[in-house]
Amino acid sequence: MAQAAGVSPSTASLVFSGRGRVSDATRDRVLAAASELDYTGPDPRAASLRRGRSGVVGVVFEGRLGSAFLDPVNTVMMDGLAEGVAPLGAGLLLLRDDAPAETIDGPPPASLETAPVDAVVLVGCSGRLTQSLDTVRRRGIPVVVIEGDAGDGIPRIELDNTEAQRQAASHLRTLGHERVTILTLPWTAERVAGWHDASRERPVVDVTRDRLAGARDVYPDAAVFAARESTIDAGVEAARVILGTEPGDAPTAVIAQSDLLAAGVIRAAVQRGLRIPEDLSVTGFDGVRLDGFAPYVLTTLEQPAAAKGRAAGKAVARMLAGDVAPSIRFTCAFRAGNTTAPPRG
Amino acid sequence: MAQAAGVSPSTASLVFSGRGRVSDATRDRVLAAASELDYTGPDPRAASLRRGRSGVVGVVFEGRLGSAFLDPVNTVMMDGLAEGVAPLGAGLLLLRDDAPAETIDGPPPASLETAPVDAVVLVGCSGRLTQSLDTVRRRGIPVVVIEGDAGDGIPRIELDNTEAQRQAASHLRTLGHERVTILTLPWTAERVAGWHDASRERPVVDVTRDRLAGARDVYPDAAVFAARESTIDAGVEAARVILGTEPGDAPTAVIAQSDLLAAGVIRAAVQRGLRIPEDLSVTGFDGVRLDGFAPYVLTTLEQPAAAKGRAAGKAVARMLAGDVAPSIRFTCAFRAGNTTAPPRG
DNA sequence: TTGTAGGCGTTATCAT
DNA sequence: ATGATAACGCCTACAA
Repeated sequence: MAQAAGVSPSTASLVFSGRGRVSDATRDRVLAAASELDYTGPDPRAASLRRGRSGVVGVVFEGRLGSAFLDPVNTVMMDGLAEGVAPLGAGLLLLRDDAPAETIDGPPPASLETAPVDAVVLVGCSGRLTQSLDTVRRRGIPVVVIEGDAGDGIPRIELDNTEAQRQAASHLRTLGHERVTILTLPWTAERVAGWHDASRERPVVDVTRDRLAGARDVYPDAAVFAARESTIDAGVEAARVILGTEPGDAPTAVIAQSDLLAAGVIRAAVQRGLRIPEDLSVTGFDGVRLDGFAPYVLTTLEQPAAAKGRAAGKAVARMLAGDVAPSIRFTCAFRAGNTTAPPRG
Repeated sequence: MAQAAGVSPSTASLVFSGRGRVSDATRDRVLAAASELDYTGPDPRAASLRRGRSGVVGVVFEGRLGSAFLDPVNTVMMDGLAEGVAPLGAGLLLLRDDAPAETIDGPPPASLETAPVDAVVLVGCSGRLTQSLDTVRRRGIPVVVIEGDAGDGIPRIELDNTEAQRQAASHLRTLGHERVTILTLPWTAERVAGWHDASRERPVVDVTRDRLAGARDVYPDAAVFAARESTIDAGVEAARVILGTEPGDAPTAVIAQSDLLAAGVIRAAVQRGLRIPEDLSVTGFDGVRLDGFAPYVLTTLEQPAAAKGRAAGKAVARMLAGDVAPSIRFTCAFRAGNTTAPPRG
């Protein structure tokens, strides 16, 4: 305690917080004493307690951090989020949503249950995220959900997934495509790849469901294949199956629910000797910068990923200020690239 | 305060921490009272203060979070780190090392100065990281540095960069390559791409310097080109320059300091009509899973990225326990892929 | 402009 | 097995 040893008891607080009126002489004395004792400023933990704020916002992903950051769209969103909470002076605490393993004889693991967070941002929507939601609400902490349905009065940051995907589908329809396959993001949190009968089963994952609806508005009878995850490799694997059907049955276009999947489809198609877009049209979703994808420019829906993050940050700030934060629905922009063209013949 | 209202004053603590011997009857009474007041367990902030631990480990990257996660090697390392600090029960707080913008009239931004962290992991080594280091040491917080030189008694987690890179170079030498170009990671934190006279200038970035040394041990006269960042696109750009020299001068092999750069070189070479590895051999560094890179399998040095993260986590745990943590040097494994072959003719 | 007092919600220690 | 007490280090009134 600088004050006890040094000079004044708690005028020091004013000096360090900088918000008080302190005479230069006193300030100097305090600072001198502080450096004497090598006191390095207020203990953030004590300040947290006193203020009732820790300056930390939790970000909850499903599964491994590694897989969450595999898709650039998440990365960009995180950048936006970091920016969005900056005015709040908050840092981002990474949290996973799976059951915290028991630490033997140690402190309980930092989970949603116990993490010193002022607010929480939930990303995506596995089944477990619903559980996470309960935890957070029980704690009475403000929550914002990105790309997921939290029901009730919980602010959502989302996209016009259905409308946007409909645009891409219409684009293909206008070009004249009739045999179209829809390549979706994972159907459930379990992430199994495979064909689905979309008229009977609904995807569990919100994003998947909404984008699928948009595509099916235009192509109600399109075949539907779910990828195991949103990566180029998963796209390649899926495309091998999709394009592997009888030549006559093979689609002339694939509507992929993410840019990574679309990139995989294109790669697989090219390896098969197909030309893009002459032999196969492919649309993506996200509009992310695909590292190393030139010379292709995906026909895709550009989503404002960074803006989504920033909006989540702002929503958190408002809730922390006691306001209610509205849900926000961002609009994706259709961008025509060079991966779509009229079907052959 | 559950205790004040409910039943016992602070036996409640025992109930919630679970570490005390409490009779079932009492526990039930406490729990009942808690749910009555919908008290959801101890306030982590108060617990932090009392315990002197916040259960948070800071991870400092340079620049935007987004660019940090662009390279899968960082992502994998983060996974390892998350795992490594798990037994500690700690979460990971993402921090940037750049000057925190002033928040007008708000709380000071969560920076290294004020974040409620028990320990800090510094990743990489810009000039600013050195500064971050000062901050942290002033605060008396345990620090571990990954892939950077912190001097003094600060535990380092690093690779045998020089030796490993020498292996790749020797491999090329054995194959018979004589005209080799070295494509390095950024030379300085400023990230400008371009040729360098390696016999006069030393890279500022540790990793770049060490890997370069290994390559130059075998090819002292190799041309050296620094990429602007570790991405496929930067590799493509660099390769356009490197391969753009007079045909007779063009290298028969490129030693790239990261897999992403190597992938870019290969992509650019293929676009130029070169066959890999017949017309050009390329080696990478990292051994990360390159999404969408099949059928190529890079000849590369596999680094134990996840193990690095885990080791950092363990080091942090030891330091928090009062021990000194040793620096650790991991070994990379040379892995021959299908991107290297003897030069033509 | 500076000092004093009280309490934020815990948990560790000690006594019962 | 439980209760009492005392900090943990700060911040914000309010008093001087």
